[in-house]
Amino acid sequence: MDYVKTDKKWNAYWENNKCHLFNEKNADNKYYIMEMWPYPSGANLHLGHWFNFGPADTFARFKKMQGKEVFQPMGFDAFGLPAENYAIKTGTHPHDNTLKNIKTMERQLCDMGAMYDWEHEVSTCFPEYYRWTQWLFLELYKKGLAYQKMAPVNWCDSCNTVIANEQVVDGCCERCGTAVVRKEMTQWFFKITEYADELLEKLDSLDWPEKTKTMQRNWIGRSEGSEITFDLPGRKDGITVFTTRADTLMGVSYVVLAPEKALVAEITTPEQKAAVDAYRAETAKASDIDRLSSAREKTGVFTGAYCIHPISGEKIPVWIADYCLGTYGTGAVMGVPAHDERDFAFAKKYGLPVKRVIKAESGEQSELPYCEHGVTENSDIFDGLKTKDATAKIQEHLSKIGKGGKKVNYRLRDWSVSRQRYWGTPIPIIHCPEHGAVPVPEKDLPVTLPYNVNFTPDGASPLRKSDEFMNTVCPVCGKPAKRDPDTLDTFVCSSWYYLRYPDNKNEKAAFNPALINKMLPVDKYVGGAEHACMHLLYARFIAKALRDMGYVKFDEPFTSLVHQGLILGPDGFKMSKNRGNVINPDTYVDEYGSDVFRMYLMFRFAFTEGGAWSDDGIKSIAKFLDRVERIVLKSHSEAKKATSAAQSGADKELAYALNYCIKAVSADFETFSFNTAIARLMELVNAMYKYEAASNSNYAYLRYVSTELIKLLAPFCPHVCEELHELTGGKGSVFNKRYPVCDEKALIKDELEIAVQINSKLKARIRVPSEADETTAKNAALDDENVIAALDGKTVKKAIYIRGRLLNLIV
RNA sequence: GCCGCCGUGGUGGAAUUGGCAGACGCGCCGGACUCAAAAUCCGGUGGUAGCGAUACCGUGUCGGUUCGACUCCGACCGGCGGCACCA
Repeated sequence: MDYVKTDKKWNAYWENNKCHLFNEKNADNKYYIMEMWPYPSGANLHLGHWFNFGPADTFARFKKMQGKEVFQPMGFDAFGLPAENYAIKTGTHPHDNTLKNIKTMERQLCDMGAMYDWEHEVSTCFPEYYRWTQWLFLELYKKGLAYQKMAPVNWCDSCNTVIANEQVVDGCCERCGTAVVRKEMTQWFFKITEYADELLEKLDSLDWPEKTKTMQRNWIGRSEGSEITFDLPGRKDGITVFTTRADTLMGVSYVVLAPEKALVAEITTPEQKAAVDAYRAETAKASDIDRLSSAREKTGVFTGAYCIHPISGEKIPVWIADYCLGTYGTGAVMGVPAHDERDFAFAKKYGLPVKRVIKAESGEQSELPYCEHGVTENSDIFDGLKTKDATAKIQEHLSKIGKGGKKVNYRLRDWSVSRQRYWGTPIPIIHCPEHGAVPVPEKDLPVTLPYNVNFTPDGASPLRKSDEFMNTVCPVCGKPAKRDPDTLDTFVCSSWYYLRYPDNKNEKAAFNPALINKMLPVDKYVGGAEHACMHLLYARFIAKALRDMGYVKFDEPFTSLVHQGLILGPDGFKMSKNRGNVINPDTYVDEYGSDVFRMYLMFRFAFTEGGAWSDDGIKSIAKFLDRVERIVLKSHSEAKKATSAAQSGADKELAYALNYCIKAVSADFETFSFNTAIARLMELVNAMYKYEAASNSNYAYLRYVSTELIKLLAPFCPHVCEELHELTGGKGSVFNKRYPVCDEKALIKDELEIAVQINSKLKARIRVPSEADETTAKNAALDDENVIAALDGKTVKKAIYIRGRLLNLIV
């Protein structure tokens, strides 16, 4: 069979006979499968896309053949930084490039032969879509879930612009090499922290990889502790710290503020100003990752200011140190050198007092720093209490005197959504000199992204330079006002796309809740593990927020999640243009056909593991399909000639092979174990050849097995199986047939082979009746000559019998 | 650095979740068919020793739990993903 020609024939057939697309009438029986959509930055679909989409489509086709009404949409995450940077570099326009790339990718996806519902295609960069992204922003704003605050960005002084983390190389701007500094800017945030507890709790109910759930749990990072306020003399506010070890409060010898906190400048004494300013400037150059590194030397500077210990009333010096981050907790920590590694090193370095306030429960004097739980000492009225009790007592006391108390803290931060870039969804806010930030009325949406904008970086959000865009009137007072010049993080666009697919043509609303509540949640979501913490958390948050607004009825958008592994370059490194190890899937598709290529990907790699690319043995898949074609066609032509269908013992064996294959393949689908599923199909084909080689082979039966084989194989190589289905007289699409179901009766065996071990070493294999109990198995084993020889007259003390597997005799 | 994952023959990967390590392929070796080659079909293939039955070793390294460990626990080595403006 010419696989490339077969691709074309059946792609055209599917195009003209929408035989396996979703039918809304049968939504009760829906199966919504979705792959993480591609980002159309490169001009082509890469191997990673193929590895994601090919197997996922195979799974979708399996569900279709199981009788599900499968909805498998596709779209493009079209806004984003790389498109903008590419345009800047080449002097082109991101809109034009993106549309061109989308066209190319659509063509490639069609070549792949996946059963996407193109009627439901969605792309984020079109006003028909981003109008509703803006609507979502406004809904969140109305609910108090969108707000503005100052937050740090990477700033390049030379380019005079904000730059992305990706563009920072060794602390310098990748374009010009200037040292990057952190700078505070006003930005929009979504209050994802409001949902921290639910995001954490509902993880338990999800059919997601355990590692992904663990990563999200750690990302949310819930910790129970205390908030403690140290007053600042002469000021109304104080310094509030978060700690999980309130029991060590009496051992505090200093307090540290994150250097970037605004408070620092306000409390620093004139004598310390120069040193503090210099330290703050230095800190602005370091990334959070560096600052959190425990290998980094602890540094800090005294501000000259003192705060008041809430219980002892002592004067406590206030320092700044870069290991304290402004974005975690309250941006301030208390220093207890005797009972914290880091504080101990810091205190030793700067000559701060070390006061022991915890001893081991056993009472022995351990070396400092002592960081374990224990019993309080030198703690005034709180002496002699275990960590848990001391914490509770101190919390109670603090809360009584209004200086803090029990507090739950999260590592999770609110989601920053403002981007000082052109190629994104404009933020639907108008800034009025009188009324402040005013939401754009819904009837005025979309706020259209203008085409003619100078988006080269020169100090401001690109949109700010477009008068036509910026100048508008305040919706409240009608006086001149300015639009928000920023665009939304592309993760906002992708946080709700699963809601738009089913209802993508809706011009009245983002989606029709009645339909969406029927279609959602997504039954299977397939995509990369790199999204474990951000995209997947954002999407969950948005679903919950919309639920609380009354738009949707479900709690979680993705019931079941699978990650494909990463396909590395032939050298074992991540594919990248810089490295020059990028593999283009098209060359293989053109040479072998998409079915062979798709199946090779599924057979070569474990889906969830991936691995380094190699085309070793890609021909073996074509060879296998040739083998399938030969036996299928031969069994059909021979069966016609045959006059009688003689029964034989071989039929029973082949029936076993067939049903075992059906059972194993069906189970493998559920775990995305495509490689082993294909191995089982190869075994079946081997069994068919063996059967055929037997002199008394029954072609009528072989023809039946062939028909089942075509159906079993169809999801893996859809074009080839449509062709075989037609060649063997099938009518219509093979995907309208039902997937074979295992006949358990055919799997019953009278006898099984089990292993016999003596002292856990394998000594023999014996055949026993399949229902044999321990005594029967033991007697059979003791009759075996290998066992007799190995026992060498020793007596059996104990036997461990695992039915159908092994018998271990301990002597 | 922190969080998460991975490590099995010459090679890609299997292993019913603590029960016969290496399924199914690739590669290699041998045979059949052929004038020959290709294609196809059949057989073999973890290592060491032995003619052989068989014995010993073997899942990154070291240790532990267990009748039994690729699987569980501890320490280490190597690789990968994420770390909040790449998506």
